[in-house]
Amino acid sequence: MDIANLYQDEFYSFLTGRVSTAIGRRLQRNFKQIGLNITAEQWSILYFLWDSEGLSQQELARLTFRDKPSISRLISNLEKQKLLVRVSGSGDRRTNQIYLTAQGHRIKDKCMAQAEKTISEAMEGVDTTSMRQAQAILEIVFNNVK
Amino acid sequence: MDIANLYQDEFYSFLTGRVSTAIGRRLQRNFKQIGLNITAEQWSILYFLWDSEGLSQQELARLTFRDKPSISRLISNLEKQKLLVRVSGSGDRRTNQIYLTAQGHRIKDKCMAQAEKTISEAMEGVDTTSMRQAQAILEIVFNNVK
DNA sequence: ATCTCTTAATTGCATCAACAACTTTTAACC
DNA sequence: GGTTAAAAGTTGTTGATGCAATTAAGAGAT
Repeated sequence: MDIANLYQDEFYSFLTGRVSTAIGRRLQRNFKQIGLNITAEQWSILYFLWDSEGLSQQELARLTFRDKPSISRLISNLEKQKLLVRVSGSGDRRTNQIYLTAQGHRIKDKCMAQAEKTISEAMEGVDTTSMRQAQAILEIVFNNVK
Repeated sequence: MDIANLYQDEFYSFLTGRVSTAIGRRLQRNFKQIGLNITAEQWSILYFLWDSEGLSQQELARLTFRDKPSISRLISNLEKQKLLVRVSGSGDRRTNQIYLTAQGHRIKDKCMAQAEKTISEAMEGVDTTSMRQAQAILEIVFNNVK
C-alpha cells in the first residue's frame, strides 16, 4: 500500500472510529430519551449479563474486548448505580461473580428496545449482505492489529 | 432489522470500535518504537498541519470530526510538547492559528513512515476494493447516526 | 509445608471524549 | 452607536481507555 493511498486509508480508519463513537452517542441519547442514564459501554456489559448472570470480570473482559482495568471500573460504576453487585467467587475467591439487581433486571426490556431503535436508525439504507461483508473486512483488520 | 439479528449487529458496531482503537494503539506503539511519544489522536492533528499550517482550531475540529473542547485540549498537549504554537488570528482575534515548531516539522517523515507501516500491517490480506466497499458502508451508517 | 509462579482484580497516572457553562471578540440590527 | 446575537476558544465535570505496578488468592513442585 503506497503513500498515494495513505490519506484515503487514514480517513478510513478514522471514519471507523467516528462511526462507532457516533453509534455509541446515539445509543446513549436514545437511553436518555426514556430516562435511563446508561452509557453505551455500560450497556455492553449489561447486554451479556442479561443473557447469563454470574460471569466473572475476566469473562466480561473477553466478551467485550476490554482489558481488566476497564471492566473493573465499568463494573464499579454500574455497582454505584445499583444495577449489579459483585459477589466473591465461591470456589475461587480471586474472582468476582457479577449478578444483576432487581433494578438491573427491570430495565432490560426498555434498554433492548432502545438498542433496536438505534440499530434501525444506523442501518437505514444498508442491506444485511453489505453489512456482513463490511464486518468481515473489519474482522480481518482487527486480527491484523490486535 | 429484527431482534434475531440484534446480537450480530451489536457485535458489528462494537467491533468497528475495537478496530479503530486497535489501529490507534498499534500506531502509537509504532511511534514509541522509534522513540516518539505521540498519541494517535495527536498524530491526526499533526497530519493536517503538515499539509497546511495556520489552520484554526475550528477547521481542525471539522477535519478530524472532533468537537471544540477536544481540539482545544489536544492542541494544549501538543503545545506542551513544543510541537506547535497557538498564534492569535491577525484578522479575527477570536481564532487561533496553529503553526508547527521546528520540532513539529522535523518529526514528519518519521511519523509518516510509521503510519505507513501501521497501515500495511492493518491491511494485510485485504484488497483495496473490499476496503473501499466497507468504507462506503460505514459512511452511510455514519451519516445515519451522526 | 514452603517457596515460587500464575491468575483475578484493583489502583495510579496520563490522555481523550461528550456535554454544559462560560469568556471574549465579532457581526448584525435597529 | 449601543444593544443583542452569534462565533471561537476555554474550563469543569464525568466516563472511558491504556499501561504499569500492586494486592490477594490459588496452583505446582520439591
